[in-house]
Amino acid sequence: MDNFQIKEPSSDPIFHSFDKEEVTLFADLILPIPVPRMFTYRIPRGMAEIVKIGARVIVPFGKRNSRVMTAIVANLHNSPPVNYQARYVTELLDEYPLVNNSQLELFRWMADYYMCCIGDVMNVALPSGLKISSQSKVQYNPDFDYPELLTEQEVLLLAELKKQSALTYDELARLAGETTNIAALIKSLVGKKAIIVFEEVREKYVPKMIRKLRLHRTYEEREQLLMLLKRLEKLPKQQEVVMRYLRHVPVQVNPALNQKGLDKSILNQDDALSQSSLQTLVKNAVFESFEVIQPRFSDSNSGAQPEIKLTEHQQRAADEIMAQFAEQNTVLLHGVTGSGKTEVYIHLIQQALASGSQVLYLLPEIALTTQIVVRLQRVFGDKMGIYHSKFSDNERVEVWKGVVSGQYQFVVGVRSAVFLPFDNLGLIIVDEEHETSYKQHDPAPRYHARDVALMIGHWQQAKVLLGSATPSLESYFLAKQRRYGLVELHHRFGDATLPTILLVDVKREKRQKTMKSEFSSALHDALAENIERKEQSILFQNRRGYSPYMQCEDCDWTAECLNCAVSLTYHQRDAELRCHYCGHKEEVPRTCPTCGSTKVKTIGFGTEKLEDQLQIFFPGSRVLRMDLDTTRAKDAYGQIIREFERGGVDILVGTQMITKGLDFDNVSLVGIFDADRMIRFPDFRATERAFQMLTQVSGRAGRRAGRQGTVLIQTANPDQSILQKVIQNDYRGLYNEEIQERQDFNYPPFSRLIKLTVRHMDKHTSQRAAERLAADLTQTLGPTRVLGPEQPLVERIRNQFLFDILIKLERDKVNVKAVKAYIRERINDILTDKGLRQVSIIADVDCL
DNA sequence: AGCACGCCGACT
DNA sequence: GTCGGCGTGCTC
Repeated sequence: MDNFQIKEPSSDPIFHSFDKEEVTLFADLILPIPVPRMFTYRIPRGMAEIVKIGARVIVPFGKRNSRVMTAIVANLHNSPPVNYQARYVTELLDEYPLVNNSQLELFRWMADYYMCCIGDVMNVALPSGLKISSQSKVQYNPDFDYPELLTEQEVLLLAELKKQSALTYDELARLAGETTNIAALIKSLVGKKAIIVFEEVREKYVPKMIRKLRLHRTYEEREQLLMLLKRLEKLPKQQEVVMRYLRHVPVQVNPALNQKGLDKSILNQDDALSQSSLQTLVKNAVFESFEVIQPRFSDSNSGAQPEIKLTEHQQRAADEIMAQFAEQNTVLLHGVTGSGKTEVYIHLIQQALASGSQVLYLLPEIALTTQIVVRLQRVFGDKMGIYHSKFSDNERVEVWKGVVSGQYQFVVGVRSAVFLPFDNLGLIIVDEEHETSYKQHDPAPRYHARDVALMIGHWQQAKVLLGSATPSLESYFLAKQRRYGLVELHHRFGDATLPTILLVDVKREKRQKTMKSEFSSALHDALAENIERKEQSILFQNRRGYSPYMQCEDCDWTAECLNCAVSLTYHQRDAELRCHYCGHKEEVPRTCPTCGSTKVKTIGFGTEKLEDQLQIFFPGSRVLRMDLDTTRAKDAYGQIIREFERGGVDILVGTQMITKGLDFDNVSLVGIFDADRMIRFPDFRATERAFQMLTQVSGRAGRRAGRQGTVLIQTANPDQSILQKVIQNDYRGLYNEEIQERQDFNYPPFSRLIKLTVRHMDKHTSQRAAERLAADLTQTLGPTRVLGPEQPLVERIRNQFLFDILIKLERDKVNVKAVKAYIRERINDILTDKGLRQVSIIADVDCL
């Protein structure tokens, strides 16, 4: 026995290789759960040879064998864990890594930088079609023979179960009726050995297959083909089918085309006769039938069009960008609205693709469903993948696989597209770089796609182009510091001019009693004229619903959410009050719930009210509303856009949704309501945001040469300097003013921010935890770096009381990594404190 | 995140 | 007496 104790890992290379087969292989796995560590599993013998880092595996997890999960192999090694017995990996899902090294590096960096778990990253990174689902199922036990033990209900249920091969918990619950406790019922049946519970694992992804036909290889040769046609002269129907094929696929001209084949439906058209002829031809091996995966976006044309022509200004911008890329990895393209940045992008994308590298084009969510994609598709056809949240999971999986296979060298996508398995990116474009929707807000990881793109660019040595008409102060600052290149495009496309922006003093109009409800006479008249001229108008009010408050005139009662510290918004169309934070709905009270008065009035206005009033002021005009409530359905957004483009609409009313990248020819008037609310918002970024929003909406007007657009901004305070900056399109002026303020108060880009949010059902527990955390952090970081705790604007959401602590770290002065580690420890202290149980603490790094 | 285990209130 | 409520802790 002792003689065989040579299985110890040895440093002797000869020994090692000799021993190789005897050593067990272990894998550190990323599991899709919010636990801050990886899990070590044992790889079964047969799998050891083929398993690779980045592949997916299926593992049992938790007590019993009840849970089954998909995990990613992050590391392979031979050291068995010391404190526990590792369990075996059940199954290997990928022969080749699904997640490449570059992505694994990204996952690790993200978990670290954004202070979350790597499982959280995996969860958002992989489309759920790639995460196998385990579903508990129950089955009738064929060996069961004690029916006398069963209750009446169980007998009925079991009879039902005998008919099916298997049922899930949910299906069984439905059969049993809502009043039964299904878990208890199953437990009882299992106890009586009447049923078997088992786990079923299935790949959710099902590629859509399409049946195609092609001529047999033999007939790619001219001689053979002629002979075939001759042979078929006596069989006119079959000959007709072959001829039809040849019309679509010119085999003689380009034999290679034959291999791609032709859709079966094109060949057998509608007549039953050609169908039978076709069958005969397939049987006689003239045609061969095969299946390919049908890409879900097949309405595109396949041939890429030749290069697009750039205007002189665009060409110069493109040249300048290329020149700066020679020295810089990142360039900021600052181009006014309507300057044709897209054409510049297309030009650069074509160049990058031609050099053989991959390209990623990021866009904010809402801008993507529409116009830009259509334009890009016209140029890039089906070489371009689209990654968007409105697409189904199957479609996302296809894009993922298309990137791996090389089918998609170019992907246009939203935030989450940064997770796609690129390995050779040459260019990343982040369009509308200032957009806050690039920052993921709710589930961890709370990442900023622009910043992630910069990291990926760094790792893959890809150039990153940031584009915006109103760059974020952060990016412009870095450009001015020469850390980024900077290229400016000041001319609108086709010599269109920027619109004239006018301020309307609503205070004065109210005094003079010329307001028509929310509309100033100036805006009202301009709208009337515009309708008369058959030109289109856009109205912007960044608030959905009919009115944000409902209040009693007699006792000042206002409708508030039960779960959140906010007022309920009145929605007229559905005749209900809604909470915009938790979704809670209520009926509209006819009388005041506290004093019984009937004078319950709405206060303030949202898009729905504007839409309503437009119908009254301009009967016969065609009005559409575009906000979260009207665009919930799948293609609702596209439908509204197309209807507006077609000219079927005079006025489009919308929330910030309408500010993003829409490009309409015939819009000559833009009206903006309630600009003051944006400007006064209590946040250090309010001015920057307001400027961006006002400039972006204004940019929707007068996009074609020869027609200058008009923008009317309704404000109670026309003297505010930010409004002057918007009128003069003075981005630099705004930048200079703002950056000074940021420096004075040490806000970004001069510091980095981490926001810690403490949540608990009980206000005092929440507050106590927050106060202790702040005190702990202050001790080491100092009072200037730790702000708060304070209650956020909405202090309670979904019955959780919130307290925010803001940590400000000077850029380039503080070891951010060490500070984050320290914060983690302090958070852990709180979470393990018995007196502060059930508290949850969320870290938001680079919060907006 | 789930899920089991465990310790206290309202019911056959 | 039990059923079942949810607080607590663990998962390789």
